[in-house]
Amino acid sequence: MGVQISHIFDSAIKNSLFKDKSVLQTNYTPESIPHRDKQIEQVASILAPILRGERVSNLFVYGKTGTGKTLSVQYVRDELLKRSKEAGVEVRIEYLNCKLKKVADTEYRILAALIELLGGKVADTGLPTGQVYSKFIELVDNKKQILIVILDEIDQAVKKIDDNFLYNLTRLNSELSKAQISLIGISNDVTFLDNIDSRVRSSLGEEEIIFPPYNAVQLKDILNERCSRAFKENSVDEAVISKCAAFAAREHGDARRALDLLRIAGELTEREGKMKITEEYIDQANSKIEKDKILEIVQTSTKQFQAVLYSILKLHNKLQGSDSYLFTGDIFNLYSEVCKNIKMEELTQRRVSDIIGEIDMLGLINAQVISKGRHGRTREVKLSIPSNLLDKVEGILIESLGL
DNA sequence: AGGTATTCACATGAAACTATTCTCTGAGTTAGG
DNA sequence: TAACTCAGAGAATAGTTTCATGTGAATACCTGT
Repeated sequence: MGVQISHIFDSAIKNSLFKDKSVLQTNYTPESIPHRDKQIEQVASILAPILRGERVSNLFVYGKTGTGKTLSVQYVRDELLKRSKEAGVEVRIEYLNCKLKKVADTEYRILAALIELLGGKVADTGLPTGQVYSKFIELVDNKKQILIVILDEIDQAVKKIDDNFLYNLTRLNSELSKAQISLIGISNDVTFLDNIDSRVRSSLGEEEIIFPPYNAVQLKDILNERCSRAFKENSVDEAVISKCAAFAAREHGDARRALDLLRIAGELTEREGKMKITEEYIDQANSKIEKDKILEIVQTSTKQFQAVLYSILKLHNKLQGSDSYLFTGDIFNLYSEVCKNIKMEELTQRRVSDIIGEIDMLGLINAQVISKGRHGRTREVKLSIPSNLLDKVEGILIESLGL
């Protein structure tokens, strides 16, 4: 035992293949952003008038996850702030991520968060929204300045809040006398603007910039660039990079995914005391990411979801090998038994049917509606959790449900 | 045999209900003036 | 006295139930050969 442990410690202390792992972490800001020159230029040219003390157009940026939206906007912001200091212009650019639940997912909280960013403070609760608005306005308008507010992932926020919030924000300017305010919205959802009040659409989308997904070649460039900083010489093969890029390109060109893949592959390699990442580690990393995602879902879903999933799992085990499908009725019957066993409220079949649909969306099962003729219509369900994970998933479910 | 009518076992929709979370309002509290 | 805090009332929301309607094809049933 002792021998094995000290072996682990040895390899941890021993020179690892990482030079600087943080380069691959998601919050790292690289100093150059390859293949986004055009977009960065666009953002910059839209925001540039601020240096002359003019209000800039509202800007709306969208593209899928991991296409460099946030990074590019923040890059421009930093550059602008630098220049504005030199030029002696009063400029404030505040960044707020609406998705971080604790920070902001209601109108009130977003405003409160903004006020805090500007140096004020409000009570966590209790004040009428109108008052928070006026406090905000007061804070902004106390001197002549130009303010740009970057709202990252606003699609997340607006799902929960009604559109009025955005409308109010866009017309804040009319309430301001000294200061001026512009908005930058960042969204993952390309269709976001479509389902929004047209008044908001036209004012928020004065300018729009689209970030297309990276293709495999571009991803390779990005990975190469980061690799040279993150890893020591010769620890990564060209083939490994290509493979990473290919994997991520398949997932709608998500650079974040590619970097995660590389980092985890690196960690796996390191853990085994090797100094060179090989292609098989990429495969391992890929399945580890998949695995973690599944376990995360299983762990964080509600008891009802878990009970339904558990029933599916049990039925799947029973039918092992026979390669047949599961049907809604069977799942529901077993589910209601499970509920009785653990003394949990039993939901209606209607709801369980929806839950099965939702589990399908999460990718844990594969469900299709089929007709069995005289024997009715139902969902044909197949578990799509990799078999090497089944035991672990079952363990989690049993523990969580108290079986 | 070939055609069509039934029928099953749920799917899918809409509306109503409910428990929880948010927002708002006015009263009470605090602290500074 | 202004600013803040808080509790409770009302509004919004998410999750669920209830009621109603829809659906595709295996099977039962007919029909004429």
